[in-house]
Order: sequence, then C-alpha cells, then structure tokens
Amino acid sequence: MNIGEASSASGVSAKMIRYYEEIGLIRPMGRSGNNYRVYGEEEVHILRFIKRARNLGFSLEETETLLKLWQDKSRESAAVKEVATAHIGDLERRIAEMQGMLKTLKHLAHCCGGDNRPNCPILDDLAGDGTPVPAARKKMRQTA
Amino acid sequence: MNIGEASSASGVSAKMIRYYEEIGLIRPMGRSGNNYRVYGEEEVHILRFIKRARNLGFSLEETETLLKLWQDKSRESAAVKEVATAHIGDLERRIAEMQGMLKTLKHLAHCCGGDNRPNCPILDDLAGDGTPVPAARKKMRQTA
DNA sequence: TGTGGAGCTTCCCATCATGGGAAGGTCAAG
DNA sequence: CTTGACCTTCCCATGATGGGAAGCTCCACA
Repeated sequence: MNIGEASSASGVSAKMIRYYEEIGLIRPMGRSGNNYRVYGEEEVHILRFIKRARNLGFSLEETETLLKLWQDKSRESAAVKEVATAHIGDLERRIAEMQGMLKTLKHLAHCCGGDNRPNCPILDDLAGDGTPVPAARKKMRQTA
Repeated sequence: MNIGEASSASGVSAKMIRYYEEIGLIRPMGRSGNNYRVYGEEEVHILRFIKRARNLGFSLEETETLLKLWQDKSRESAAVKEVATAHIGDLERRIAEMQGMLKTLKHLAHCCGGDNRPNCPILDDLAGDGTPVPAARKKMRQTA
C-alpha cells in the first residue's frame, strides 16, 4: 500500500503521515524499490488510532502517550485514564472560558441596535467606557 | 511614556505591542531622540481596546475591523453587530465540538477501571475495536 | 566620573498542527 | 512515447505569543 492509499484508508492526509513519521510518532516506514513508503494493515490501524485520538482533541504528545500505552500489553489502565482525565479537565477549562466570552458577547449583541446608527454598546464595552454595559436585569446571577 | 509603561497600563506585553505595530494593527509610534517608542493616553486606550477584544476571543483580524469601526464615528452599529454575531456563531460551534469530545471522553473514562489491569475501554475505543464502548444505558438520548 | 542594572532596540527562533506548492522521480494506461 | 496521477524532499505560511541574544540608552548611586 502506498501513502495515498494508507491516507484514504485512515483519514490522515499523506502530508500528516509523513510529518508523524518525521516527529517520531510513527516508525519510519519501509520503502519499496522506487523509494515509496509501504504501508500494511497494521500501520493503517495505528493511523486510525491517531486520527481518533486527534478527533477527541488529544494533542500529538498525548496521542503518543496513548499510542505507547495501547501497544504496551502490560499497561495499567490507570495510566490511560489519567491522560484522559487530564484532557477532560483541559476541555472543561477551555469550554468554560469560551462560555464566559459567549455570555458577555451575547449580552452585548443583544444590547446593540444593529441598525444604521453609530451608537453601539459593543464598542462602548470594548473601549471600557465605564459601565460594562447598563445591566442585565434578567434572572442571571452572574457578577463577573 | 515608553513601551514598558504602556504595556503595564494596557495589559498588552511589549512584545505584542511591537508585533501589533509590525502587522499594522496600530500605527507606528513616534520615537524619541533615543529611538524609543513614545506612547500617550490615546495609544494606551487603543491597546486596552485590543486587549479586551482579544479577551473576548476575537481574532486580530476581527479586532482590526472592530478598531476601525470604533474609530469611524459614522459607522453603523449593524456592522459591529455583524462581526460580534459571526464570532458568537464561531464560539458556539467550537464549544459544541468540544462538548462532543467531552461527552465521549467522560463516558469512556467512566467506563475505564483506572486500576492496575491492562484492560481499557478508552484504548479499545481509540483502536476502533468494534463497539464504540458497550453502551450508556443512562437517560442520554445521544446516538452519534 | 564611573559603573551597574534596568529598559529599550532589532533580529531570529520556537510553538502546534496543518496545508500549499515547487522541483523532480516513477509508474501505468493510452 | 506521452500524459497524468502518483510519489519524493524541501521550504514557506498560518495565528498569536514567548524566549532570548546582541547591542544601545538612561538613570541612580557611589
């Protein structure tokens, strides 16, 4: 199997497959006489593993750790869970951060006329013009 | 005011201030005799605007647009709202994506013993071993 | 007056994961 | 034999930020 085939079989672009090899995430592939990389089912399986890990948001470094654990038949599942748990915490932190932005933005957008007049609470907020926008007298118990 | 002072007054690092100047986000600053950049209240205000926009997750490109709108006294607030709304959509998409990952990961982590045995549903899932993990017989009506 | 340290300047490099594209070799079908 | 689809390596770009070196300036203190 050439790289193109391995690519479509795994969902990882040829570019990325070469890159993963370069950074040592996957072993350098054997080459056929024409210097083309040669892949087998085994390698495609590994690539799919990587793809799936990336889809779940794991960094390449975390993916490498998981890959090693996967291939280590005497691993302790605790080690795997630890990586996953750390990533979960990371995602939660990032989601919370974005939700904070979202909340503020939605409020600002809600307060903005969005018409042909220049007056705009969004810009006022960005400019730090005193009050962080009049108020939100809804049932939001937000203070920050 | 030198760059260090402008930096602490605005919360934007000196490094970034120079960078913003380089990419044309802010006008090149005047220099004093010693070739040091000189800042005034006006500039600090602009830097704070940028800082705030960045804190709300706007890209530098979006920030530039907002900055121009801010300085354009004859803007239409609709233009500002449009930028904000697009960004809101963006955040919502990204949050949804991460929440998808989170859901899957939490489920997998929940199913993983996290002990000293090698058996691990997290790795099984990444490896794509058939069933995407036994099941979740909870009240989740998730199918994807 | 000299000196040390803090602060400024520019310039280059690294990050993280990915894509684009050029220049050139290879292979298979027509 | 040509054409086009592959493959190879190599370099560059992204976005926003930080690190650090080499060399300048400035101020305060002895």
